[in-house]
Amino acid sequence: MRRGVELLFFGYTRLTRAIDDGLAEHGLGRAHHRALYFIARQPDLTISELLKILAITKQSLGRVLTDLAEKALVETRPGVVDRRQKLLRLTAEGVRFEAQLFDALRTSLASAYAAAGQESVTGFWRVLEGLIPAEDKAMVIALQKDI
Amino acid sequence: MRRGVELLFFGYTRLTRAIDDGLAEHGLGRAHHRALYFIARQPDLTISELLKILAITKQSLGRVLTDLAEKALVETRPGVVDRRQKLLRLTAEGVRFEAQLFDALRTSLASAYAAAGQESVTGFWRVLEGLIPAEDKAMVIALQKDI
DNA sequence: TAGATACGTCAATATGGCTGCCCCATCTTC
DNA sequence: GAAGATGGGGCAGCCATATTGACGTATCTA
Repeated sequence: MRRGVELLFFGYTRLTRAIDDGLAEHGLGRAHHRALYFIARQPDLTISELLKILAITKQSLGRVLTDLAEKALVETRPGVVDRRQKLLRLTAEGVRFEAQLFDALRTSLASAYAAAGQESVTGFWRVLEGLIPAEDKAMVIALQKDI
Repeated sequence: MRRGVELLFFGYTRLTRAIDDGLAEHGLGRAHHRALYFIARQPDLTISELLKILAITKQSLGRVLTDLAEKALVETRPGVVDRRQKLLRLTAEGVRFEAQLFDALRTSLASAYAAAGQESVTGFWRVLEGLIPAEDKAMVIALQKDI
């Protein structure tokens, strides 16, 4: 039991540290990466969808998105069916940058996957899925429908 | 690949949120819990060992430990072989409080374990172990020798 | 037209990190 | 015994990321 808590702590913190340098070069932090990541994952995401995913407040996200827009990594356009919405997308530069960061994550994760074997990876997924509260599960599954 | 990143993000953040309320009741934050947790895990831990585990600066940890000492959750005594060291321990109240917090984590993790099955748990551990950089591995293993 | 919704924004506040620098006590080594 | 290394504490100041609550505007829906 304690082992799971510890491994999750070390695994998560060490993985996220893998990209801190890349972010710092652009004067960005982890919060920016999280937004960048999910926008990359699901282009034309709306603000409110992203808020649900990140589970932070509108103000916190607002600052992050302002920074990303100023650095021309993210752009928005009005919603098609509902013009109150803002659809978020990465710019070409944003795509390039996110891919570069993701590459560091992929490298770490790939070596862990390779060392553990495919069966372990499946178990890894199963346990983590079980940690997600029921009310958030639909959202996570929606993200993954187009893996 | 992206699935792993996302599940790790959601799993970790949702698990840590499980204890925020308990911490807030005592006016403490997650940083306090991390220190509390590892002191509970390894009584008579020294400051420098804890610093290695948490991978934060002395100043950051200092603040946290001061808070915990003021709330009489943690106490120190001089090292036996080296009197410059401080050996960290939970007080009786600290033990009680940490156990209460841990219980919330255990409940979440236990239900994820149960849903996934023992084989998945093993895979979960294997992958996470692979995410820990080689230079940190000895430390993590040392923690677990007396599970 | 009235109300709900999507988003933006203000001000104030808290938490948890960081750097750089300097201090003391104690241990180790020459 | 002196010099230096090590364990720990502390100050000042900074930054990133989060919070709450209230209010404003555009747009959609009934």
